[in-house]
Amino acid sequence: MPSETKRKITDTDNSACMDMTQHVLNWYDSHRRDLPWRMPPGQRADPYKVMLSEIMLQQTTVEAVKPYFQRFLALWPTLSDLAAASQDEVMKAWAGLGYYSRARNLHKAAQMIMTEYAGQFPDQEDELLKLPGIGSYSAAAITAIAFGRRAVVIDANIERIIARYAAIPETLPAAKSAIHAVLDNLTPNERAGDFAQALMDIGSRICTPPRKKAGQLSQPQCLICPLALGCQGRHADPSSWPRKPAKRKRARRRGEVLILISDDNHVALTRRPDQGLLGGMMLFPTTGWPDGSRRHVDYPVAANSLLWALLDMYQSTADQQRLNQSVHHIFSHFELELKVTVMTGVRRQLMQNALAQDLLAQVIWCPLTELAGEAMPSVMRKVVTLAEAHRGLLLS
DNA sequence: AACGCGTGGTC
DNA sequence: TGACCAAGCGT
Repeated sequence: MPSETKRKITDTDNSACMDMTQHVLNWYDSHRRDLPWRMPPGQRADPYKVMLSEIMLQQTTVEAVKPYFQRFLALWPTLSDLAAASQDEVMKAWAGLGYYSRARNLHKAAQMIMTEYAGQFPDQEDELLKLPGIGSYSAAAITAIAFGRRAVVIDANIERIIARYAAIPETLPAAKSAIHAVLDNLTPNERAGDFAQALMDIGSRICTPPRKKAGQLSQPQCLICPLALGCQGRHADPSSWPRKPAKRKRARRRGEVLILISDDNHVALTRRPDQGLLGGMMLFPTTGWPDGSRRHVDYPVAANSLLWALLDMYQSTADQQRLNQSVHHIFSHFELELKVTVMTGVRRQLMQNALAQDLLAQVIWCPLTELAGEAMPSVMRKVVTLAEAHRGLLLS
């Protein structure tokens, strides 16, 4: 039961919220970033472009996304075009951007909209949430930005801003419910999309994370912040919000990789299973890189390992060289060191006859001239670069 | 709830 | 160099 006092406080809060919201929208009208997926003020964005950009931007910087966004639009200008593409074509276009399940889910979502929604883009948050790869943030963002509906949009930027604004004491993720409540009060019925994008711009340029970016101050620039008037965190150390738990140390792993080039200039590739690390992407044959392995002899030298079978088969007949330099790569949760071996002049016909069927079925022969276009993750591009430097053999 | 999932940039 | 960060999602 709200007492008279309670009601009064609530009214005061709401009017303060409206002021703050209006400040943010006004700030956006004159300071917003000009980005490829944003429409000029007053124009409604294409939902397909909004979805595409939002998914690409998940855990990914604006600068990294820009060229991929343009390339996708050039290849597939409409949702229908993307849905009609093959998964491999989509993976090729996504190669290098990371978090590859996004590409598979995006493709699947496009197909679902074409089939289950008859090509009519869902404009309700709860419907968008059902699509693969679209979670709470993306569903709210698309709802607000593409369809002008009210939605409470929370990404890491907005989370940080609100945690500071309301001086939320809890540690993430426990702080999320309080953050949502505060933001819900601030979110306007009209222009919720502009409001969300405004906060993300403010998070990028003003209410920055503790670590500074190039050319920017390490401390939040509260003096020019449109939220400063109502901000609680500003009176303490804003960079101390949001409170976060400590992260685990990254593990180190090792493995081996083989560049196998045939006498007719094809290179052996394998495709990763759809689920898990680098799902659906093309790799050169590798050992496993199990967690906790310390030495190369610890690798599971399984009798059915494709890589070991290839090495055994050709060690005496082909031109083989183990490079004296490794490829180092950092994934999200472990570091990998890959020893690289290059073999050239391999007789493909000999291999067809000698290799067991189940191993042979794993090999995809790629013409060297087409290697650059394959759906290869960055870690394999590094392998190519190293081999080129040592042997001067590949193309790119 | 906590973890698996990429990559490039910055200090 | 190690650690942290960037418009999160799925399980």
